[in-house]
Amino acid sequence: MTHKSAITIKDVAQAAGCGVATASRVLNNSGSASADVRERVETAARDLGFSFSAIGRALQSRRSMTIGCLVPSLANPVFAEAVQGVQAELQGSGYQLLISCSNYDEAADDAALEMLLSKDTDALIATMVAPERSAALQLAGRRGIPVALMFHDPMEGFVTSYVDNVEAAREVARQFARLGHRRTGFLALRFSTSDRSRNRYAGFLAECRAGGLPDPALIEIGEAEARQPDRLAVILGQHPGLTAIFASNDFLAIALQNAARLLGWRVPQDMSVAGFDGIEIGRLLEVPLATIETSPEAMGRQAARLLLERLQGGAPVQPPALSFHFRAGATLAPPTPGKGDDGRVAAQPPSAPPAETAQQG
Amino acid sequence: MTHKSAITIKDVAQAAGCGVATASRVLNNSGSASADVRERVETAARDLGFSFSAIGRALQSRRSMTIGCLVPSLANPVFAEAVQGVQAELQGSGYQLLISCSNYDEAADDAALEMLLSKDTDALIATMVAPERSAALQLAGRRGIPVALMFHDPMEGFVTSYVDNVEAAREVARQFARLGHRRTGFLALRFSTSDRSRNRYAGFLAECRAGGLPDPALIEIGEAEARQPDRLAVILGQHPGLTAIFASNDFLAIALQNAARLLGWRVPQDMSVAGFDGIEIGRLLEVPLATIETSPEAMGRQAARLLLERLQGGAPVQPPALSFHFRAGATLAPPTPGKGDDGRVAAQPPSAPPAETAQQG
DNA sequence: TTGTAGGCGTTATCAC
DNA sequence: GTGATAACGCCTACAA
Repeated sequence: MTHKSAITIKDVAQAAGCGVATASRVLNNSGSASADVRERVETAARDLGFSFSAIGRALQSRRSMTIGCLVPSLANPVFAEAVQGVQAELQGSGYQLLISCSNYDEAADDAALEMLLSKDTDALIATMVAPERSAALQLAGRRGIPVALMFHDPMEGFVTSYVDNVEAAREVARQFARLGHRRTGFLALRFSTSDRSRNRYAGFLAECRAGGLPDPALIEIGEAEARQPDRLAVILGQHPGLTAIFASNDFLAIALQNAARLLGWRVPQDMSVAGFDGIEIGRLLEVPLATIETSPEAMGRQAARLLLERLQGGAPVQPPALSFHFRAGATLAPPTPGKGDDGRVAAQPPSAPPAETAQQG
Repeated sequence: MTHKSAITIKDVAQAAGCGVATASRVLNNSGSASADVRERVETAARDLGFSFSAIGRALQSRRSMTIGCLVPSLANPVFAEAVQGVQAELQGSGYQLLISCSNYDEAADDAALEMLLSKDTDALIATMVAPERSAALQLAGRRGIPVALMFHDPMEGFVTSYVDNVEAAREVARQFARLGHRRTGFLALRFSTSDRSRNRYAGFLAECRAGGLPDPALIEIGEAEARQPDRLAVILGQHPGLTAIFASNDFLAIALQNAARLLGWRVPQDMSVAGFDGIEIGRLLEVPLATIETSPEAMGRQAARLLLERLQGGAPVQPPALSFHFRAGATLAPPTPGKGDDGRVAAQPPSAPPAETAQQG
C-alpha cells in the first residue's frame, strides 16, 4: 500500500537500527558487517520492499549505467534487428538501453545524440546520416565517452560494426556479369542520406567497370515511389534495356518485382533482380529473392560487445567487417537475347546457375 | 580538449561571478535576474560548453524524464513499429525512451519490468506474456507510476492501446464463410504466450460457430516450423481437407503459402489464406495477401500519448480500440468442390469477391 | 564492526 | 535581484 515509492536506504537503516553506511555496506556486500546487523538490514530491506535508486547511485558514482542508441528508424527491420541485438547483448550487463530515432534526418541526428549525451549515457551506439559531419559525435569522443558505430565504414576515432558494402556489391556485380548481363541498374532509396546505399552503388559500379561493362544506371527514387508500385513502374519504364537491377535493399527488390509485373515483365526471364540485407521473407517468396545476406542482429551484438569491453577498461579495437553471404534465390537468370542488351547477344551465354558464395568483406 | 565532462552549474556561476542559485535561475528562465548578470551567466555557460546534468536534475526533481518500454522482441516488425510510434510521439516531449525485450519469456518479462522500474522511470509502456499475472506491473500501479499497455485487451487498473483481435478475427471468419468455406484452420505460433494469438483464435472460433460451421482446426507450431517451409509442409499435410487457413500473423501466412506450394497446392485455388497485421510487403507480393490491416505505429503513438497526458496530471482514460481494416488481397477464393469440404459442394456457391471492410473494433 | 559527514549536480527556500 | 543553504539518495572516506 505504499503510496509513492519513498523507501530509501535511510529508511532501511532506521528500521534495522543502524547507520546508513552499514546498511549500504550490507546491501552492497562491500565492507564488513556482523552477522547480526547483516540479518537485520536484509530483513528490513525485504520487509520495506527497498530497492536502490538508480539516480542516487548514478549521481554518486558518476555512471548512469545507461547506453544511448541512435538509429534512423525502427520501422526499418534492419535497424530494429540491430537494436534487438544490442539489447540482447546488454542483457544482464546491468546497462540499460536508451533509444532514439532520427528518421533519416541529419539535423535530428545530431540533436538526438546531444539529447542522449545530456542524459549522461555512459556510452553511445549510433547509425547516422553523416557521422563524419556530426559535431555531437565528436563531442562524445572528446568527452571520452565510448562510441561504437553500426553499419558505417571504419572512421578515424571510432570503432564500428559493419559489413563491407562495397565488396558485397561487387559480388552482386560479378553474379550479374557471370550470367551475361551488360546493361544493369542500381535502384536506390534515400541515396543522399545513406552511406550504405552509396557504398553499394560504388562497389557495383567499380566491379562493372573492372569487368569492362557499361556503367550501371543509377535509379534514385523517393518514399512515394517505393511504396506505390504503379509509380515505380513508371520510373522503371523510363529505363528500358536493363536486364538486371540491383536494389539497395530487399524491400525495394520486392517492390521492384511488383512494378515489373505491372509492366508485364517476368522475373527473372525478362529482368533479373537482386536485393540486399537478406530479410527472411525473401526466402519464402514464390520466387525466392537473390540477395546479400547479412545479420543486423550480429552487428548490434558486436557493437554492444565493443562498448562493454571499453566500459570495462579495454582499449578500443576495430574488429574486421562482419561476413556476408550471397544467396542465389531464383530472381537471377541470363538475359534474354533480344530484350535489353541493345539487341546484341551476350558474348558468352553462361549456363551455370548462380552459385552461393560466402565472403568475409 | 575537455577531458571528462565536469562543467557544472557551479563552474558557470563562478565564471560569471555569481551564486549558483542565480545561475540556475538564469539558465532555467525561472525567477528574476538583472540583465547584467543574465548576460554574464549566459556567456559563461556558452563559453564553458555547459549543459545540465540530467541526473542532478532527476535527483532533485524526483523525475527522471524517462519512460520505460517493454516489448517481447524488436525482431518482430510489429513491435518494432509500435516502439517507433512511441518514440515518435515522445519526440520533443523531453522524455527519453528506455527499452527492454523479454523474448516472449514470462519470467524475463517481470524481471525486465523491475529493471526498468529500478531505473526510476516516470512511466511504463508494456506488452507482456501475461500482464494479468505480472507482479512488477502491479507494483508499478501501486507506486502510482502511469502505465499503458500495448496490444493487450483492456484490463482492470491499466489503460491499453489495442485493436479488438476477437472482432477482427470474426471478420476473417465471415469472409471465409461468405466464400463458402466450411473446413477451416487457424495457424498459430506461440499460442500459449500470446494473448493476441489466443484472442484471434477465439474470435475466429466463435464466429464459425455462430455461422453453424464446424470448429476450425487449431494448428500450433513452433519457431522451427515457422522458419522451415518443409517442416511446415509436413504439418500442413497432416490437416487435409481444410480449404481456408487463417494465420495468426502475416509472416506465418506467407510461410504457409510457401509450405502449400511444396505440397503442390495453389493459393487461392486449392487453399485460401488470410493473415493478420497488414505488413506492407503483403501488398507487394505476386499474390497480394488477404489480411487484417492494423497500425502498430498508431498503437505506439496512442500509448505514448496516454502516458504523456497522465504525466501532465490528466486522469487515466481508456480509449476505444483502434480500428482495423480487412484487406481483400488475392489469397482468398471459394473452395474448389471436391477438394477439402468432404466432397460436399458448398451450400451456396458465392460469386461475389471478398469486399474490403473497415471497422472500429 | 560501525556511524558520522561530505559531496555528487540541481533546484527551492528564504533571508538579505 | 541575489546568494547562501538545505535537501534529493547514495557511497566512501574517516573516525570511533
